Amino acid sequence: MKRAGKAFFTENLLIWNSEINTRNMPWKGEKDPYRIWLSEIILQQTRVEQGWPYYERFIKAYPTVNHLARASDDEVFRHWQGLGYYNRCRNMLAAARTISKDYQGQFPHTYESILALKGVGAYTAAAIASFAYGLPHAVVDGNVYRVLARYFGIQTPTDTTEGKKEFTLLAGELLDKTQSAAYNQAIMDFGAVVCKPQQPACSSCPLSTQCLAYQTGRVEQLPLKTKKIMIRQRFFYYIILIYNKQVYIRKRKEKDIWQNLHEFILLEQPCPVTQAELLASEGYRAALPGVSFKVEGLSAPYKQQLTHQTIIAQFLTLRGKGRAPALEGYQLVPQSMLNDYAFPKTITSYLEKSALGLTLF
DNA sequence: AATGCGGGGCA
DNA sequence: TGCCCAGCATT
Repeated sequence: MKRAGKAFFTENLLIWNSEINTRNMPWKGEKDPYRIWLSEIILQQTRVEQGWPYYERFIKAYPTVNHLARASDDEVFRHWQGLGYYNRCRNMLAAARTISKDYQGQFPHTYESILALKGVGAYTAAAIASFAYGLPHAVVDGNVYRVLARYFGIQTPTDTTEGKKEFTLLAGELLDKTQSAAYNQAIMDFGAVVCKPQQPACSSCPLSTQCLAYQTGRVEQLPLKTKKIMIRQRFFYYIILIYNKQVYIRKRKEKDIWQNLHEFILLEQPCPVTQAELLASEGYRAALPGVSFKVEGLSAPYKQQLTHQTIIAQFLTLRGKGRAPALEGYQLVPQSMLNDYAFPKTITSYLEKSALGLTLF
């Protein structure tokens, strides 16, 4: 691929990194592949500021990959609670156990063997390979797409097969193979600090004289993306059925959002319904056949915006009468034990706001 | 090639 | 509100 200014780009990016870049993060300069891997998993599609405290907590709770591999699923999910994209947590655990068993706790040393780990894709494998072992693999993440699309004026959408191929090839050509760790760290820091998504610091950018987007007034338009996602609305009605300071919960197993997190008795409806309609619904009769109770109240709607759907949740508190029935798929747990289970943000928000554990029991 | 998967921060 | 974030797995 013939493009102007490649040598200028790499040279001046590295100068910026050594002379101007002051960005600091707990995992920066880290050589322990376990710690690098952990940070990269946490940071997938996640802002540094959001992932930072999670990283600190995970390192403290699990100092080595063997500690993590030995931990129970539920305990690790509790540490992950609130971070989102929960399959990352499941894959992370699977990878930790692979490393602990198949590799005797020694992190794999080649790009291909790192890439084979669960939850590790091209980006994460390149990051670990370069940061931990100095291997010559260029990272391609959201920062890299943005920096390269602007500097080289590339109009190929980044969310296409062609785009991924084109940007990956270019990134590999730009990499300084004698210092791949420094180069990879530099381009991501540069994208985060200078060539930001909004309000990039072009006036102080050392690459602006050769930046095609800057020179042609297209900085705000690049990089390009094609797909626009359809956002679906879902209406969740959670029944909080209480018997003597105990409440029914279950772990979400189905292939859907919040897999492996816990929830109360869920009645999902295709459209908004009133309390009376809910109690007369078919879903209610199926979930709670013949249960006798007193209605405590229906909460206000809790709205949560996910990437592909909007969850509108309401919580209906019922105080059961008589003996607590066994409900298929649900377990009855004391209110005081709720902190031992991982819940989605919508539910923890409700629990905090309603002070369920303080007043209702 | 297209889709699904969280949660938070920002203009 | 819409966009983006140290992406990946699945279909």
